[in-house]
Amino acid sequence: MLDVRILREAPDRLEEGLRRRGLTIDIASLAGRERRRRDLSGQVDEFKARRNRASAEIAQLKKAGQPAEALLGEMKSAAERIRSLDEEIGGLEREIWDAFLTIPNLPHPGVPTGSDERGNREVRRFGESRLGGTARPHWEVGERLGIVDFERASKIAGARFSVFIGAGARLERALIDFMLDLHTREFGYTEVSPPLLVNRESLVGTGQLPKFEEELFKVEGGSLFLIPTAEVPVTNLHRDEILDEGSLPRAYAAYTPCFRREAGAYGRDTRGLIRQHQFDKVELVRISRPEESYNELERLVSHAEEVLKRLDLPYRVVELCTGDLGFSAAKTYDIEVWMQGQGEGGAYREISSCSNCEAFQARRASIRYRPAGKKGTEFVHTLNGSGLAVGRTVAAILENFQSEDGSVAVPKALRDYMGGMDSIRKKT
RNA sequence: GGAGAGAUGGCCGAGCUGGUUGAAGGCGCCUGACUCGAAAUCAGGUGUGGGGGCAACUCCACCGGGGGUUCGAAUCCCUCUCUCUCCGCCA
Repeated sequence: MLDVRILREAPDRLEEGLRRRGLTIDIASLAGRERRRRDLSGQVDEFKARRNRASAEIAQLKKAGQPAEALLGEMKSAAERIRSLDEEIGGLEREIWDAFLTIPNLPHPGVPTGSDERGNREVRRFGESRLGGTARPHWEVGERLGIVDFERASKIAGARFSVFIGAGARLERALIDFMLDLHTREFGYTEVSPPLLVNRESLVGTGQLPKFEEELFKVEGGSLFLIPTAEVPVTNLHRDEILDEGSLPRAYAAYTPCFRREAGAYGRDTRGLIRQHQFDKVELVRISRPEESYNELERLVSHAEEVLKRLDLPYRVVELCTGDLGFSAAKTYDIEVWMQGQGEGGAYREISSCSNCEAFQARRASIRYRPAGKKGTEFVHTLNGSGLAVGRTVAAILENFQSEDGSVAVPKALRDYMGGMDSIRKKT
């Protein structure tokens, strides 16, 4: 959430930021309500001050055994006034608050303006396709090997689910271990294993609610939701906390399954592992001082990239334009892995998304710290990124490491995690 | 699931027969004095958010969340959430 004060201090900046995202909202009306709220709030504060003074007097009079009827009567009418003012203020506050909960973060000034993914900017590439030409899509590779089964998954659960079997399941587990080990041992992340069900407050804190409820699975008979990403429970670890400055930056790595309705994606990626209702992900979350957060973002991306480098998977890093930016993000890098089996001759597909949310989530979730030498508290900046999406990594390995004979080589970095297995072959 | 107890400042912990209690006391932390230095001791300070003011400062709100009673609520009532104890059930 943005700071409401932007309405009176920098409405132009608000309008400009939203315009770059392709949004227009009635800022003047909101600003008017904020002015009115502030005005009434000043008035009611005065009434309350008077009431507090009178209360002390009444206490004195009663103590001295003197009559206080005159004051009592006077305060009775003041109480009425206070009540009605408070009511109006409360209404205005709710309106403004509700509006702000649905206003996205403002893009960082350096983010390119654009309306959709065509406006994104490629930042760098790494690696080259090892195969070239056309290759089988991962669902074919996986099904032929008998390590991924979509048909049985849909029997068990429905469309957009998959089952890993045998070496497929082992590969998935190996990737999770490999990623967590890399991030915790080499990059200093603290491993977290959070709840997979979270309450409303947590989802409001990171920005999924109130606006994107239709994307979430809600548990029947309760008020809990399945997490769409570990970003939710992990960032909310520190909701309503004031962190020690010395403990920043904090870095967490969490492996969790993620659950998404994919409500707006009817025709897209209907085959394969790319878009599932349930998928595994190793998520990275960093919490930093505001002045450090853009350095932290570069660090975060480099950590996610390192996974792909060690797996010998080619990729590129793309900076999202304003129109492609997520709700809570001020700046986002997507990492797109090369997938040899997609389309004609391969394609880059998103495998990680690394964002700096600046104070947007921190303000919603009230995560602060005490800056040394300054009075008071300040909101931290929160960052998150996939490090990486496991299902898509499996898919990328199947497509990029497939051989003519249908087998799939195991990337070197993964072999120890696979019990020494160097390739996945069909069981005979 | 049944019965009971409780949620107060960074922590522990009073207050809960409604009226200088933003909140005693202790611990912790910060500053000063003492000391070559430290410990100990002594003195002072030490919540968050919002409004006004250049500032000193001042006003308002906040004692788990929400609502109510009252001139006035940490204190009374309702409700929700969470925690603890005992019983039952269970990975």
